[in-house]
Amino acid sequence: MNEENKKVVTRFAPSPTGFMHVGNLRTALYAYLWARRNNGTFILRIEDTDKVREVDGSIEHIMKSLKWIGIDWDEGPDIGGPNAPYKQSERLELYKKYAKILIDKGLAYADPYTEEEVEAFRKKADEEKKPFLYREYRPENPPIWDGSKPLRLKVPEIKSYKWNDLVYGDLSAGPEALDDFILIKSDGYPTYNFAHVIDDLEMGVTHVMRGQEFISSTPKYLSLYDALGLEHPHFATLPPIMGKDGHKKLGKRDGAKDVLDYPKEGYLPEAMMNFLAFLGWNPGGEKEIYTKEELINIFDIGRIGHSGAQWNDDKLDWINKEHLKKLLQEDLEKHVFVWLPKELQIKKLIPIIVERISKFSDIKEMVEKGELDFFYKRPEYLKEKLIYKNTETSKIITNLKEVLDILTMTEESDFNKDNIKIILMEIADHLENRGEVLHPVRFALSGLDKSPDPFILAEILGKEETLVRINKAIEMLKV
RNA sequence: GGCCCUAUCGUCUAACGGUUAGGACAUCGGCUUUUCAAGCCGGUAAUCCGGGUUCGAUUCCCGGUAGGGUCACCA
Repeated sequence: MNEENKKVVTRFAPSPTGFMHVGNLRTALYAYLWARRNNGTFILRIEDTDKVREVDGSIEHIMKSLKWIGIDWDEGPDIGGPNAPYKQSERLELYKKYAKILIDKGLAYADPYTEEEVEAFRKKADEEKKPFLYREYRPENPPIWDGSKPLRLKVPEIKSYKWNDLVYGDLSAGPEALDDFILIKSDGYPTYNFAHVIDDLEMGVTHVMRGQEFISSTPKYLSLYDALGLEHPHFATLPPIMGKDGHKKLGKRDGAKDVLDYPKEGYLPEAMMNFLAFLGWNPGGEKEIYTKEELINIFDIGRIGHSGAQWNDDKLDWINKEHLKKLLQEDLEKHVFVWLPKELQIKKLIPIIVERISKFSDIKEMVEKGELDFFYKRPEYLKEKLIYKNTETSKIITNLKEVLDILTMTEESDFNKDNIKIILMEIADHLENRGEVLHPVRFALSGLDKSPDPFILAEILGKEETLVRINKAIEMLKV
């Protein structure tokens, strides 16, 4: 089969050791986009070979995270597929089979030392300021491997490796990167180093995408492929995502959040996908807002960057806002309403809410601050608040009366913000200062120092309520 | 410490030898309907340093510096 015609197969292979954070999610996203771009296959595989660090519920949590952002898989532990099973803990016989092959070839052997002995070697090397290499202590006559001891690879050839990476280009490493690493642990489970190579081969993975922390161990994998006499897949190494300080790889310990915290805060999945895709990659144009389908059409491994990208909440908020505005044309209602108490679940409020938020959780803040109370509650306020700067009270009363008269004559059907604006501005423009009428009207309607403009307020409240509130303000001022 | 990767405005980045070094976020200023947002318009702001190669380097090479990664019976 010709290389170019080979169907693209990518995978995301997390270990179930806790919640998923955004760094992992980007790795998954790139692998996903590449598979979809090429009409290929995207596999979800669970690397549960570390029984000590495993956390219950992680697998469900990971799948939920992927689904939230809009990543679906063609094969995986929940849906099966031609390469089942998709949990490494259920594939132990397979690894044993490959282990036997290596043993028979004389390229794997049992590690006779205790952990303490190996630790002593390591310490000694450390004191001599030499890098520790197990292969320098390789036993002469290792015992037959019975599963109770770790099984190690015997590196077939100590040499420098050069290889090509789809992102970084030509990479290389010296022989000191090579060692007799453990294939199968004494508990019977394979190491990541062994299992992922076997599974990628068995599952026909064509493109291995992972973070650049794996660059330095790539020669080890290469030596394993050599030992097995097999070709390795394409490697595409992703640049790291740095934390907000810009100096450390983003990790759980420095505040990388659980992916599922973002929906709780009201971020849109498409916005998160858009943001994540652009963290370390960009298509080259000046367009920055992309839908999932557009990303799939344009994603290109060759345009992934080489240097670490810093996490930026401001940009995420902006991208979210842009996606929010796109949604505004459609069914924003159900998204917004879940953040509002019953009495505020009013369609008319949506535009003024959306223009003031970048993510849905901001609505919570608006509600808590009482910024929307004006709608169902006649405001309480001190009458002094109605006075614009040093305008005389009598003048304010006159102005409000004029507004009241004109709005009373306005037809119900014309009571919208555009008309109201024309009417109020007509009055305001004859005054020394527009605030002499606009401020008291706005304040009479909202009772807030900061609020939307009086025109939209009047429209939302409706003719009757608007007149009541203006009238009330006039009465207050008279006293 | 050994090995490896990286280096353009504060941040994400574009420019794959020739540009007034472009865009976006942030920031600052202005405008719009009094306020707060939003929106629109505009400003400030970058090629880490030193050598080469070249008619010409952000771009190619070497060195330095800085940052990051990795050296597990973790992935």
